Amino acid sequence: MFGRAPEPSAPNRNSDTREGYDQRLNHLLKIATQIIAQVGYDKASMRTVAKAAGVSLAGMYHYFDSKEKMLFLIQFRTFGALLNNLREKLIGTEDPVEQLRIMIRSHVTYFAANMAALKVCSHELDVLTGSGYEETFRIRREYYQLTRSIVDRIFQKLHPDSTMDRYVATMALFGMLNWLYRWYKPGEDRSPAGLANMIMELYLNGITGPVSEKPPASP
Amino acid sequence: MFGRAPEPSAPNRNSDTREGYDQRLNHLLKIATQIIAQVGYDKASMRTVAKAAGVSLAGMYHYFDSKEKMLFLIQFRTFGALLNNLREKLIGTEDPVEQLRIMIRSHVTYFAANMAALKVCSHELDVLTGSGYEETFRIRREYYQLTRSIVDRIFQKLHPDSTMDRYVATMALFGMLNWLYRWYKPGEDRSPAGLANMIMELYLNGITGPVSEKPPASP
DNA sequence: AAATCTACCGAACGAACGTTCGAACTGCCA
DNA sequence: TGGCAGTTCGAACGTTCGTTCGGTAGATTT
Repeated sequence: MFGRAPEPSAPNRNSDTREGYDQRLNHLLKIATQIIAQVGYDKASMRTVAKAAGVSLAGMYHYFDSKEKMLFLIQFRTFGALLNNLREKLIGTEDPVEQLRIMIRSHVTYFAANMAALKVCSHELDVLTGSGYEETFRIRREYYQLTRSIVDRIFQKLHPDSTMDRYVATMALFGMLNWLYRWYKPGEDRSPAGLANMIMELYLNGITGPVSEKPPASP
Repeated sequence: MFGRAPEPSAPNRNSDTREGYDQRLNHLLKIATQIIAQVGYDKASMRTVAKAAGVSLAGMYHYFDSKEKMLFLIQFRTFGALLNNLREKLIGTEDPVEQLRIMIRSHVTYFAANMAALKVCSHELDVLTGSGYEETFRIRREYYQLTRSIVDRIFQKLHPDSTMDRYVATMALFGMLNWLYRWYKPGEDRSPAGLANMIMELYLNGITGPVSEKPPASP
């Protein structure tokens, strides 16, 4: 119940008005996301967001109960999309190494396409309170557990006797991924796909591991 | 000039007074560090810090020109200590792999002993402005370049033909280390030294790498 | 035509914030 | 003894913040 946009009280409205409302809400969320990503949640005032979105200050509160619920919507939707995205792409793949490749590529790709949103999710992790926090935490935990199960099965398959702490190994991966927002700027070189490959290679084999497979010289 | 604590205007005071001033300053910085680490820079008000330190609100401004300079002092000292600490420990070691081991152990150990300070450094990275930002950025860059040169020499020695992007590889390491503040709580299990070993093993060999060397059964 | 509902806004409220000011109190040197 | 400098404080100033209130304009329903 918490994880929904506030709906107009008449549920059986014609679709024009309903779509107009959702469109406006998405627009406000998009602008809020960019401003929060730029200056941080605390310094991003409702006045600033309202002005940037072309809405009055009071008008913001027609779409959000409070500033915190606005942040909640951003994080809830982003984490949810990230998790659903990953689940879809994992369908039909059994090999855990291949699953890990999918997970890293999926995460990096989504990051590159939604940098502001993922920065807000990584940097403002502990701003929410109460049920809003718990609701986003639930999704994050599912995302973690899904990744953790992949890591577990890789160890089980390749190094069942390794003393490596699986929790540490999983958090190290999230460290690499969640730190991206501090330094990665997608451009011509270092495409998201290339970056994902490098992170995969690093995480699988380390910096002293086998040289990444080069395509054989064309015959 | 920026990177110094404001000094009492009479430079030739007796050491008692001077030490008293420094002691008080350190006390205020320590408390401020803990509060900022707990609630974040913006939500940590000067009033809260003052109350926690047993000083009046106005009294804070005898030690800090502004709230931002207070944060500057925390970050400047922490980054500086981190860098000096690493430089000292690297003296006398030439093998780059061994240097990397020292770097990771040094960082993790310092983190475990100064969690609040390093959290403030990792999380409030882009709060400072102007010359305060530049001064801390200079230290961070030196810390990065020192680490980067170690990574470079490891590749040069072990995998000179690897196509791995050295910048990506270095930032991946910092990602693992700088994300620690989000999940690592030092305790009986997962000691700092053990954690440092795991990160070293992960970064060198990845999760599919050789099983970490076990100590031979004691004879 | 009247009533209702949605979308939106100008203006204001109360609280919290960083910072400043003038005045005390203390210990040191002339 | 007088004066000066270091230290501390209560009180206030001006600003910004999140939020609320009362109301308007237009569309929809009755």
